Amino acid sequence: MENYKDDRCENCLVRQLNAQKSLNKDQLKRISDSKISKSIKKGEAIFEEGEKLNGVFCVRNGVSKLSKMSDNGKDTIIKIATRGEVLGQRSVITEEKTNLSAFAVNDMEVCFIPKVHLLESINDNPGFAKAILLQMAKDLKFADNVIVNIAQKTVKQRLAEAILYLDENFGVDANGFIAMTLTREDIANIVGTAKETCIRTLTSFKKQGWIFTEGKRIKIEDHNALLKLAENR
Amino acid sequence: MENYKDDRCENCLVRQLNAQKSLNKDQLKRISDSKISKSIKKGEAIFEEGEKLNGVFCVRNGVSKLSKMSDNGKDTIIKIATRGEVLGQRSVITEEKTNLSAFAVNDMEVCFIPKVHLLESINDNPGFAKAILLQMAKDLKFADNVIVNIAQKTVKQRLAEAILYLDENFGVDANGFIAMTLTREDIANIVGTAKETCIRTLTSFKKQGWIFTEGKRIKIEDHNALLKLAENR
DNA sequence: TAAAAAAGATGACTTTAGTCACCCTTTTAT
DNA sequence: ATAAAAGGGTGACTAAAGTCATCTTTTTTA
Repeated sequence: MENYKDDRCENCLVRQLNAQKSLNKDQLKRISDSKISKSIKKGEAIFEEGEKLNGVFCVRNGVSKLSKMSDNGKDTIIKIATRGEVLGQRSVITEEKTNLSAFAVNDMEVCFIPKVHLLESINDNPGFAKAILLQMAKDLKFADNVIVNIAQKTVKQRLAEAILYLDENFGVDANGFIAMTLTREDIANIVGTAKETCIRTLTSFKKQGWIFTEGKRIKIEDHNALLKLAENR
Repeated sequence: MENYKDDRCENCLVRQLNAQKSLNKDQLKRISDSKISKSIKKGEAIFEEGEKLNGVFCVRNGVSKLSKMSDNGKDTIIKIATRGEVLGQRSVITEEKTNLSAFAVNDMEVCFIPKVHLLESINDNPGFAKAILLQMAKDLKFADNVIVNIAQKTVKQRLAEAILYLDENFGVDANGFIAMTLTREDIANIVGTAKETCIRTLTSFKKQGWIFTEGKRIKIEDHNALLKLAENR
């Protein structure tokens, strides 16, 4: 895990802070100087559940999964974070230990931003505080909807929903495959089911002609059918 | 549903605003004057999913459930709110339609606080913004944990957890019964299971001597056994 | 580049929880 | 006070999803 400084961060919290226009040159320079870029290899943790964080991580490149492991070895993925998203915000703000672990799904680059900057900006800068508040509100709404979905829908429906979600949020490559490729196990952990059930359900979607797969990659063939399944019953 | 003004609100957002000490007499008076107390009868809605709110509701008395109904008639309870808790915060802040419905579990009294006051205070008052942020962060952590629980635990475990939660958060009456009495259906909707499964599981807890019931009311007899079940497997 | 490890796939079986039907008890409204 | 409605409880059955075992394919690493 190599550490190096880098001032050119295009999708960073610093950008957000800057956009609020309430930072003077000096403040901005201080933040930029204290920012540390880190490389994280696939499978490695950015932080693990129960850690106390001294700052937040901003994803520059790659994909991270925020998840929680239970005693019996089951892992549940709460969120997939990509470029521009901030990890560890919640626990830094509440000054608690992290509730979730963040693992790199593939090789990543993240910026570490010491918590002082975040906390100071929240206190000094109402616009920034509101931006964080809106982000958190959005996460909360999303989380509430996940709860309702897990409680009310079948694995089939949730998987259809997950595929549509990945498609919407990460787009498709030149061949029409969803640009976010995850292992079947990770998909199962998003849906909240067993790997085998996930695979079997994907197979059934394939047989119905709703999706096409090639290795890990998934292409949606019948968007409408998936949508209908996800929403109705 | 009777409306009347009432200046004596002990557990109110206004109190929180006041505690931040950044409101002048005039502001405080304006808020107090625009505050409206409403009585809501058992079973009635404070607001329903998809409504646009002009303000938030602060619970003065009684119990409210925040839930979402699916097309197939299944209802999932996301949160139980009591005295002092604020309803509708998230959607007022994001200026979106509500994502959940709020129903009165028993007769309630709530204060309505027009959204201007909330939004103004967030902008003008960093301390208040931070207080809301912390509340939202807490809700988010709770929601994440609910997701993990539904995804990883059995109905038995989740029910044990729900009973412990009610016990911890609402305490017990003179006879040791949990002070929060809900219908079996509501409990099932918190746990995310069917009413029958909920009843059957409660019966099995009774047979093991872990709980005792009398009508709706539940008394914990073996706290440790419930805890062990909820946490292990 | 070959061996090992990880991931994908499928069958057989088990467990868990949901559904339907029904009856009894408590609460609510007239 | 009584009928109606809502809620509690149970049995029988079904459907959904989890588990275990095994094999193949892909990816990783030495």
